[in-house]
Amino acid sequence: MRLYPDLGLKVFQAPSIGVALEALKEGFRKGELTIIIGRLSVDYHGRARSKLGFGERVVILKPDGALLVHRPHGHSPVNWQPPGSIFDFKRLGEKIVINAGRSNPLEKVTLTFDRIDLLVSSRLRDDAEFSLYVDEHDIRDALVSEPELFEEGFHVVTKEKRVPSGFVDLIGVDREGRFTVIEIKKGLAGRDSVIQLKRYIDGLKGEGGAAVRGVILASGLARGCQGLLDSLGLEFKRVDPRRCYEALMKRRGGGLQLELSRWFISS
Amino acid sequence: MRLYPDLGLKVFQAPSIGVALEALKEGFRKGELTIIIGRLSVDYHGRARSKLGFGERVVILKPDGALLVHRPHGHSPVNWQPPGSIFDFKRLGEKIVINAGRSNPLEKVTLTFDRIDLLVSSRLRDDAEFSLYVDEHDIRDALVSEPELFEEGFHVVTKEKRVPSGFVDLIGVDREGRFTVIEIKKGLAGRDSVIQLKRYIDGLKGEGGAAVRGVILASGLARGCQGLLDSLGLEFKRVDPRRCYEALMKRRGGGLQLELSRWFISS
DNA sequence: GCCTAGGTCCCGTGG
DNA sequence: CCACGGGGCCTAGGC
Repeated sequence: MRLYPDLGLKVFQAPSIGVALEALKEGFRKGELTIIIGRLSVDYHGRARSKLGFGERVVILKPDGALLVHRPHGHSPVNWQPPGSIFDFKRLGEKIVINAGRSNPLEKVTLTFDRIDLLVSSRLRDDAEFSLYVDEHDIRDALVSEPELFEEGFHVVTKEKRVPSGFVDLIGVDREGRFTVIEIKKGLAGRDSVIQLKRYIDGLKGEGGAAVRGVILASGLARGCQGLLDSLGLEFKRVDPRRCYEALMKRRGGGLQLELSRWFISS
Repeated sequence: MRLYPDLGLKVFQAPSIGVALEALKEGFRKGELTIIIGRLSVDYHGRARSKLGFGERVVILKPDGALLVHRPHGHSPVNWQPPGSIFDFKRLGEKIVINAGRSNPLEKVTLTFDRIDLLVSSRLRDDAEFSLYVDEHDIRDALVSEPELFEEGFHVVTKEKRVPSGFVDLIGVDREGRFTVIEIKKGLAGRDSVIQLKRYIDGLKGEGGAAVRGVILASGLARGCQGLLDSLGLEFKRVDPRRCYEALMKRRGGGLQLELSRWFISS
């Protein structure tokens, strides 16, 4: 058995029962995540019942009460407990027993170790934000390939058109033949977006002369902007990122294929 | 507790980039499972797209090509790759990059480590059989062998019959000679189950023409579904998993759990 | 390979 | 607290 004290990462190789138990309890008390590699059997009682004989597996105990038992194959854990369950560690003869249970639904997972090869405990700091995303470009491209995502009967004329005051995201013609300028925002559109759109439209009016329809396309409109929008004769439309993504993937299939196949070849 | 010498368990604490890369490659080549604790960012491209900034996490690489990235909370991995994906390990400046990709569907996960606190690699032997006792199939089989569990005078005609919209769990004829379609749910049957049953019945009506009786067989009916059931002219019947279990025992002899359970191979 | 259904699904969101 | 919908769902079983 060796102990590495640095960085709060504790590593125990083939710990004795006493050491392992102490490490488990202390790790959980301190809000650490614990990983065990060892030989164990698993029993589950609750929404169903299951039994798994002894074998070498990886067990993860998370500070939020999540439990995972992973076999050496497959994506999914063979047994688990969702967050919120309560752990209990004890000695049973020459074995270590871990119980993880919760009351709603009533269920319990029991791990019985007859060998622990490695026990690691560490506090993990992870504040990063996870985003499953579609960006502004993606939305624009999705509309180009599937204009009906914007509106029935809509046709795209230009994307990224240069105007004196910048770039218009999308220009098209609607079902009634009206020239339509679309300003896309991924998140909430604010006062600035509205003003920007207004500038674009004014610039285009200078070119043509006919009436131009202006639409803000975003996941939402910031509070207090509806009045401004109305007074300028502009519209707001909500966009569904998910549907955009699907459209995008349909169209980009080939491109992604290329990108990934390049990686496959290089690997 | 019996202590075994560490059988091929390799533990590297805060390894250098070179050591970590070598360990990763050798571990995968030897069919070992590898666990990494460290600070990394994750990017995913494929069926969707996701981004996760740097944070301390647990990564598991399995010999069958499964990849898991676990944050310190939650049951589910934040990013992953199912079995069958191809790993690629490389150095990028002062960082280690792991790619895991597959071609169907085309997708790729990229892990970028700027710190590895611990790397563990080990061949895990796990040949145990996993058994789950009473599931939907078991209930269906119990009814096939003891139809009176459903109703006096009931006869099973077909199980798992294909209809245009899917598979009907059980079809039979009741005591009054009525064609009866049974939809089985292990737990509480919800709105979706009712709708599913309705779809099946409509499909069958198209075939025959005679009236068809539809029954939901479950351990309970979700609140608010009785009205829907009534309006569609369907019925609900409670099933007792315990009696099903006993029926299976009786029919399958003393074979016990071996025959009762569904087996998941562990090659 | 696609399709279909099930899951100890988990996980959000809304009532 | 429960009900509902969605998921990069995963996984198993048929065809």
